[in-house]
Amino acid sequence: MNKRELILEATADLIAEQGIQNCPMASIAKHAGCGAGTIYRYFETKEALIEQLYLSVSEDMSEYSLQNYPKEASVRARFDHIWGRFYDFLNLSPRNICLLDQLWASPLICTELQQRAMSDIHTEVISLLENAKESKCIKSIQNELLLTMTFGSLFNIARKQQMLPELFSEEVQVQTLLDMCWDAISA
Amino acid sequence: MNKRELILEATADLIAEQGIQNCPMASIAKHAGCGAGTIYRYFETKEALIEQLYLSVSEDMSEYSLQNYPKEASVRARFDHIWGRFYDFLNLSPRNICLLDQLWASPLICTELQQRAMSDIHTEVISLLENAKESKCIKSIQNELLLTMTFGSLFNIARKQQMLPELFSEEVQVQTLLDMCWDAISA
DNA sequence: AAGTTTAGAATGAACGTTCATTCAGGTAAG
DNA sequence: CTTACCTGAATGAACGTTCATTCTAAACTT
Repeated sequence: MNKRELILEATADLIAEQGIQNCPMASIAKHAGCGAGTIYRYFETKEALIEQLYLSVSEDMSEYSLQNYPKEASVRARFDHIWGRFYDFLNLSPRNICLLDQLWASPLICTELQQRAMSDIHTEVISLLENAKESKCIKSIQNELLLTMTFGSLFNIARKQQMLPELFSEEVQVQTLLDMCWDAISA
Repeated sequence: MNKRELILEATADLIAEQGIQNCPMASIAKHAGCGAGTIYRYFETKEALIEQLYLSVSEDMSEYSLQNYPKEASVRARFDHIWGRFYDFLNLSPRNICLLDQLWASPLICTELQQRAMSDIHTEVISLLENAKESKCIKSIQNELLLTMTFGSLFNIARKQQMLPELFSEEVQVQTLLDMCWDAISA
């Protein structure tokens, strides 16, 4: 792995473990196995480093969620696919949720950056929601609200599940969680 | 207003406006109209100040949400009441959502403190959910998940509504939002 | 050897906290 | 009533620490 990747990985681990305001450049350097000054050969500033990290994670997430996407399937099947793969991505590593939590809460990640980062999956989901509204199978409400109730909730669920694993016995089926999100927007 | 209150108010305003990591004690003192050292007559450390602020806001929120609570009404009526008043509280001042966002994202506010702060409303809502599950009008799922899908979503909606006010024309009825949350957990 | 990359010490700014000092109001003495 | 004294709240300059960033000399590459 090249040095740039190593630095991004180290930053991701540290932010997820210690929080974004508790990861000094010196620690990142140590975890990446390089000197503090070296980071500045690859990233202009700490802020730029974190932005790049966010873009990188967002890209992974977007790509993962859209893998094998059944573009021609029914609305519900497509919804289930994206929802399920998004859910899987968050649970791939306990790092993902913590990291995204930190990044989204940070003032460094502005709205403009968020839109740019996830544009692929965003346009796909918007198109899905529009289709669904046309066929009257979901409520006719602004997309932003539908997103909040489905993928916003998905993220909240995954976070809670990670924070309180003892509360979730293995009998909790992913399908149940998915159904709750669908029922919220279902017509 | 006494000095302690003034300091808490100034801290709340600053955190909501600038973010929790962008409000040095010097600014708080300036906004509260006192010297930096004075704050330490009322609060042991900055951390303690923020904890007290969190407790104070939580108490307000809890009290506001339970005002005129119809303890004997139907499950749905009680749910609507708490949900509606919680929603109103968040919209009382644009400060509330920003402030709570910052406080919840901060590592200073641990889980234990969160539980303690909102115990009044928490026990009331849990009892409501248990009632609802007994009468089979909502899904039989862990309370934590039900909370996430209802009040977690409520908070997300209020936040989005505040961040993107232009997206929400006046035709968006509160009842529609409430219905989405209820539908998510409805049996 | 010339150029490039690296490590980590040095730098300086920002910030939480402390503390010697000031000040206002109250109380006692004359 | 006047003056002297006392108390404790308030102040803000100074301190020590932390941290992003820069600098320099050494190591490595070609």
